[in-house]
Amino acid sequence: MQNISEEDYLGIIYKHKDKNGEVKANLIAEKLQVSNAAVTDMLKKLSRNGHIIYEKYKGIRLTEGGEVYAKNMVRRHRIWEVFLNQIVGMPWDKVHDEAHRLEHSGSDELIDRLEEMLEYPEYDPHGDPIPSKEGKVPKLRKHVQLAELKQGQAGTVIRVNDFDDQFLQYISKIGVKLNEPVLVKEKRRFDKSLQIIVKGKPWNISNKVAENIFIEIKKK
Amino acid sequence: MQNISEEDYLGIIYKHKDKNGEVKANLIAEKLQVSNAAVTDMLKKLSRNGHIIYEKYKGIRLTEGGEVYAKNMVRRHRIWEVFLNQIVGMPWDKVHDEAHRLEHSGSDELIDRLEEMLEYPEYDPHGDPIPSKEGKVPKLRKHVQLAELKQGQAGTVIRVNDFDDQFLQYISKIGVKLNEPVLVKEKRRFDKSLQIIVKGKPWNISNKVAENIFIEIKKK
DNA sequence: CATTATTTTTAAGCTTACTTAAATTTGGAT
DNA sequence: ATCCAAATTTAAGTAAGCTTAAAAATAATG
Ligand SMILES: [Mn+2]
Ligand SMILES: [Mn+2]
Ligand SMILES: [Mn+2]
Ligand SMILES: [Mn+2]
Repeated sequence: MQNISEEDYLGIIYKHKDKNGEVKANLIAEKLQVSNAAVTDMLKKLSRNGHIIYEKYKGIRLTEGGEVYAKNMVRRHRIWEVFLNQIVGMPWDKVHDEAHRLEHSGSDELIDRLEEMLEYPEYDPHGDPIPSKEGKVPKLRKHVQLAELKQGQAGTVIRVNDFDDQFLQYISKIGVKLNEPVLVKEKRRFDKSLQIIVKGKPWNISNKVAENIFIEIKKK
Repeated sequence: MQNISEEDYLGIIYKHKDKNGEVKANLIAEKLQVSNAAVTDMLKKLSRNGHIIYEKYKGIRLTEGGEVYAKNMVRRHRIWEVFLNQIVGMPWDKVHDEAHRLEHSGSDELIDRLEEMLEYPEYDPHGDPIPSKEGKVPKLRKHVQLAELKQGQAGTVIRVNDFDDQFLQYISKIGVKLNEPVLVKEKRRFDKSLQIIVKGKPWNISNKVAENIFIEIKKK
């Protein structure tokens, strides 16, 4: 079995499906850094072996079997991340890339043993939910992008996007981490940048950064 | 980097070089379960990129750089094995296959951290030495194949070949493990099979099995 | 609704790592 | 020295997963 590419495609499809369970080919190409032509080829293959439902020019959706497979890949990835962070002591801005390589190698039995060692974590180091062996996905608390908060609003970081280590390193430096309280002190109209307060200190961040940090709003 | 095949070839060459540091193509083909033609192709590639010295019809040997690379692969493999056995609790007949997949994925930093967690083990679960980060290889104590022991001789198991899980499972069942004392009670000329005593119990084993168990002879 | 712009697919071609079959070289055994 | 068998290489071809360039379909805009 040398399904590394297939598995990456399936994982991406799972993670980026919309409310209708559909993904556009374009997005896959971008996320995997390959050409659109490569995506079309792989979609045909995934369709042939029953992992996705694919019709020319239509949106892509996972079959039941494909969903199971893809969800398991996400599970593998996130359990590796927790292991690397918790047991190995690797910082959260490094675990994603490392896990992305390991996710294709270990057996399911190994993953299960790691999960047991970690006492069945529900979330990975970036706040993403970890599907259980049975396929149950822990619910995420209600949340919004930090970029959507109004001036004066406050909340707690409950998830961050994990796909760019530069980004993670940057927000770590300014003190943003899971469960950290954040207050929006100022919001500027012209570039949508904001000033936030973390651990009592003020920081200016771009809208792009704020779009990748997710907040549970503090009701007062 | 997607050097999985290259890395496997280099690892095999390193592990099977003779006293002159040479390996025959045939052996590589057998160990990797590929055709001789495939081996020739890869040897050319490894020669091109400076990992081996290769001349048509001559024995294969690692360059200095190739040796470093190959030794590191063996290191990665064996550290994974110890980790899986010690930390994850996986039996010694399962760790080789699992490690063989993981060895290509993790970063060197991860390997170093695992090594630290394991307190710098010198040997893997089958008694094979683990090269250090600096490339030093722990010495193996003087040993012989169990098959070479004469009737009445006794000794201690210090290494077993790890490439066949059926074999490992079998010898586990009869109580053979690292540091276990063994006595040759009887040796039969016609098929070279032997009767051995392990933990007070007698067992009949084939010559083939005895060839893959290595013994430090007890001097009396 | 006609015309761009964007997305997606086709077509042709490349690289890696394999395969089988045939040719060549080598190392023994007589 | 000759012959044979085993080891190795060459030749030709395949499958996976990419690429770029061009064509076709769909979506967005005036
Ligand atoms: Mn991740
Ligand atoms: Mn991956
Ligand atoms: Mn091994
Ligand atoms: Mn390997």
